[in-house]
Amino acid sequence: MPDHDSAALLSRQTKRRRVDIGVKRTVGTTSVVFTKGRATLFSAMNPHGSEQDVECSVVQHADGEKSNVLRKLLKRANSYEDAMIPFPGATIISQLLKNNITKNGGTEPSFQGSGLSSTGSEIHQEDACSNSSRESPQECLSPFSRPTMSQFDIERLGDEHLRAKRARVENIIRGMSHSPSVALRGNENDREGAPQPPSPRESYRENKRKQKLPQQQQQSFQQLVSARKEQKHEERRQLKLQLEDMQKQLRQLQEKFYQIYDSTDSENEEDGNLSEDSMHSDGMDHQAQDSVADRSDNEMSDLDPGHFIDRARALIRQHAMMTEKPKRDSQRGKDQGPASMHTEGKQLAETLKQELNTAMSQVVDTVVKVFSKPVPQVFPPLQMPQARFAVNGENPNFHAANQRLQCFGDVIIPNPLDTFTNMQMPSSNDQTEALPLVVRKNSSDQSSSTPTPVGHHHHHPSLHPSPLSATVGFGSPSFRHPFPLPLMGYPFQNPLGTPSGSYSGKDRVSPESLDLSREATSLRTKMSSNHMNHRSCSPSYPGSTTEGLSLSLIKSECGDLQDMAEISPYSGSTISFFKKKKKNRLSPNHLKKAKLMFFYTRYPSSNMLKMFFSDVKFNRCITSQLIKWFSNFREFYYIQMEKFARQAINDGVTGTEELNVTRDCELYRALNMHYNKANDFEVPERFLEVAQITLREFFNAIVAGKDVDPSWKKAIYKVICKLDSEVPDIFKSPNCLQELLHE
DNA sequence: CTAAACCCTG
DNA sequence: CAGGGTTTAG
Repeated sequence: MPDHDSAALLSRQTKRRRVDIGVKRTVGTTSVVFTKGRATLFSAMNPHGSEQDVECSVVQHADGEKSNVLRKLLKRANSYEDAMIPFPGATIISQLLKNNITKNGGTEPSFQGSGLSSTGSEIHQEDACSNSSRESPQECLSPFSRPTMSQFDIERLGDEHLRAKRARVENIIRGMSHSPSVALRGNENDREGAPQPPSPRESYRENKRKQKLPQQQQQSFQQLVSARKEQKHEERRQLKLQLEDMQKQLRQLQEKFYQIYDSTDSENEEDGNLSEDSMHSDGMDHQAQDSVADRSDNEMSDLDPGHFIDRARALIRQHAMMTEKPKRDSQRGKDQGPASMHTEGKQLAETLKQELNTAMSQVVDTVVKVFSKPVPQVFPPLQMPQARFAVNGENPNFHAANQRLQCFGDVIIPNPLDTFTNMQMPSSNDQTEALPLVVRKNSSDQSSSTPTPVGHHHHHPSLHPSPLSATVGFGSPSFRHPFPLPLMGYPFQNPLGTPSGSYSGKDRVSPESLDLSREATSLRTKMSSNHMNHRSCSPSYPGSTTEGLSLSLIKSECGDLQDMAEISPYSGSTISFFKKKKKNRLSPNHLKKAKLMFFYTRYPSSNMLKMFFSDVKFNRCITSQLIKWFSNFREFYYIQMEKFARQAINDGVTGTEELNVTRDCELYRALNMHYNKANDFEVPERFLEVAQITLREFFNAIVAGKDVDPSWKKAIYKVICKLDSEVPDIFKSPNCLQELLHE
């Protein structure tokens, strides 16, 4: 885990550092892996800054005419030529160029117009590669340090490459002397008159080399091609193995999935869909891709559970179809020779991409489903690891997928050798799963968004076995629950408030908790529809399948994890399971509890409310309702105070010392009747004091005539709000009512 | 602008 | 008590 993080961090830092080295960024749309490769390439190519960039641009853009003009200018001003000559990075080129310049009498830039300008950039690229291959061949060959190529090969190739490049450079130089423009201007004569005219012998030798070296180049090309073919074979074999492995896991997931969600319902629906799909079996590739894309674009935007479930099922169907495809592909690959390896590799890549899309979607779904359920807000110790699990790839399967992704990346990573074999690389846009990025982002966001702990509780819903792990038990270790789920009974408050006291023992298994799945199913519809109403935060996520899903994960995890659980595709059964305990509505018992709490606190903060009503699922509605309750309590309280104060004034009371609040006074009875109707709660003495103070405040204010001010009560409020006392911890317990009233 | 408080009404 | 309108502090 730390390794994973630090490694990724390192690579990111490396990436950034490299990208930042002087090289203008090309296009920001390339995938991570590809960008990294390019960054490496560029940094190797341009180790000394941007001088080469200038040269490069000149090479690329100068056409014949311009170079002619330039040459004229340069002929007159040799100082500029001096500025151009130093070639810090490319030692060989600079050597050759210098030599040639001296040979040509300072007509160095003319090679740009020699008809080779179109290949100028290519020259540079090859040069860069050979340069870096001299320094650190690994880096140039592959950022992922492909182990299949021996060091010898690398050196040999680098050497051949170097020689080939040298030949090209010399060709260029030669071309300079034979360039049309030069010939047109009778440069032959100029050269004859040059300070160091090349001897005819030298010229002859160069001619020979000019013809010979490209042949060497071609030979090396052939060798490279065959080597690459072997390599590709090996890669393909490994990829197939991995693909099979992945398919196996996916099948297991699929089985579990059906077991869980489709065992009871929708068998007919499933059949119908399957037959429908079989109709399109020939256009399957497009079918799968399109549906994935469409879903990510459209359906992801309305994330109600029903759609999610549908989507998940569709994904599984896609997978079922796609398990057939790779076999066909591999067969085709064997039948056809190496000539088709090119397209073969691309097809394999496409297949893998689809597989990975599906696999990742399912994995993410599963992770979300399983680990978003336990309520995080009130149980930090469990919430943290689970959250990290969900987003950071602690899941072994997640790791596996990541590795496969890397492996997959290996296939399409632009390898410098590919320039020889003219291997057509898949567009970087094809790689839709920028997974490491997503994960990274996710985890970083996650770390900064951990909900604040809200106190501890003796027992908690999150300790309950999730129906998934408890009843099913994934066959694959990949999908096993990461932490043990103790079978603890939870003495939850039942909805009608009747005491469930017989189960209050914390170490006993509640019979209800064992029989929840049945009720959960029946509650599914109700709950999901109930929560869709205040799903105002239901986001719409753009992007591709995996990314969209991951993004939804990110967003949800950053926000309310409970809300996110509701968005989750499988919220139906699992959520309602917890709803049993974590209710989304305030019961009459809660009202009663709130009233009793009012004896201690008149101005509870929302945090306090959450703390003391930990058995309700807090959302905006619940919070405001509780606040409204206390607002109403206060309203009644102050009304009573004002009423009795005025009454006292009317009764001829002159001083506040005559105003006492006792347990037998009218005021107290009124208040007690309101907040403690059953009179089964012993009102704390402190409340009497506060009530007395309030009464006197009102009395004084009225006597002083302050009540003419429309906001004259606010001063009193300010005083009273400071008189809140601690609410006993017993109120934090969900069954405080039983425990309180039984005293 | 929003959440909360305040005020009123049903 | 809940709901709605208004005011106000951040």
